[in-house]
Amino acid sequence: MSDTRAALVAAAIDTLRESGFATASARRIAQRAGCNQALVFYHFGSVTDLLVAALEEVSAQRMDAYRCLLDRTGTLTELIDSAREVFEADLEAGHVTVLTEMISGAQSVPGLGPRVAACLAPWREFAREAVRGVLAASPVARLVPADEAAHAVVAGLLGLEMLASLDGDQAAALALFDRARALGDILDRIRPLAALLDLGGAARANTREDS
Amino acid sequence: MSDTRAALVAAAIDTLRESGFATASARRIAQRAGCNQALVFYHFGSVTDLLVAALEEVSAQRMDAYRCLLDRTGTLTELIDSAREVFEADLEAGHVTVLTEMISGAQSVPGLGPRVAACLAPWREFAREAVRGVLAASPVARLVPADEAAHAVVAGLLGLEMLASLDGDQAAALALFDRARALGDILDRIRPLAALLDLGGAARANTREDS
DNA sequence: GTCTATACTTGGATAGAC
DNA sequence: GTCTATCCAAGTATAGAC
Repeated sequence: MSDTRAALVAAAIDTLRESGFATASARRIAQRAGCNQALVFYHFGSVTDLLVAALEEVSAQRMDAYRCLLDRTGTLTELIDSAREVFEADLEAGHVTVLTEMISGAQSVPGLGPRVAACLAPWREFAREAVRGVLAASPVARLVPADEAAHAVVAGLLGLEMLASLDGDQAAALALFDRARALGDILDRIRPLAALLDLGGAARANTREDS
Repeated sequence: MSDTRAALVAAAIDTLRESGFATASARRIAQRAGCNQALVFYHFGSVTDLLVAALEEVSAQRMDAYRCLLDRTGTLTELIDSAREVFEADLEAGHVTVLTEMISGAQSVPGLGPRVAACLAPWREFAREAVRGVLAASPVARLVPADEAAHAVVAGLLGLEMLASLDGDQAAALALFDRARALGDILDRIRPLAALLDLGGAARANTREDS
């Protein structure tokens, strides 16, 4: 890939993160990339196409980091710990901001929505796999289908990111991870008792389905 | 309040909802309101000020609807039912879209962030009150502080709205409310058993604090 | 209060020199 | 591939007629 191409993509990411979708013009991005405005159209055809390329780049980067984590997630507690680690880094680096800016910006550009959705698909698929892995070993598997739980997780991360960027403070978001971790521990401690409740029937039924 | 003023606010709300922050210009909004572009500046001073007025209007409208619901929420199940009802209406009418567009748009306009945050404050305060009311009668009160739970609820709603607008489908969001309702029922059934677990200690300790 | 007209700025996009 | 130059559309904002 060309050198300026990469510079433009990087500048587009920075612009989306720091100034948002509404100011992400060819001129501003090119200035940040240290090159001419016309190169945006030469390399990408349009500003929108450059922004999509930027989102794809962020997506690809994050997927690499995420997959490394999926290997070391057995229990719910472990998953939450890993998720917190990744999310904190993403929050700090502004990766999720790029995503939320593109999602809301998609309302303003006809045809952009499906393209953004396509970039988000791997994130959602990853969340589904991670959640499925944890639920398989948990008695709540039948209470909360993996698809729904994954949707809730992705929505929660997007919402936490928006509030963090609005407040200029990510402490509230990180505190929720710590809380989730504590609840995960309790769920682990409850598990042996599940058989005493009617929850046990659901859990066993689910185990049979899996085999 | 002047007639055109109201028309401009209404047009701004519609524009934010249907075309997003990036296209919400004085010309477009004025055209939608059926009046001249210059009136935006005469009545509001700037486009940004008009958009803030639009968000304030939506906020005020929703607060009225929300407070009517707070009266009839005793149990967790009732709260979730009410929340689903309101959220479904908001999703349909696009009230939350206006909010998410303004939050992400705030990245693009210096000084807009705090003003949007001020509009969001009543929503967050309301969520805090609603959550507090339910948690007071629940054994999980000490496990999840009301402030944190409310933050999670607001973040969740924002995220669900973004995904719904991206997918053009709010079924996944509504399904999560149904799931939350089912989990709420289970929590109610678990409550009598809480005293048998170490959760009971926390719940009783909390009850003492309240008295 | 509302309109027209206008000044000024920024942005998307292309043509053509190098 | 990269730049300059340019066209045109759209935006913010103001002045002034009505």
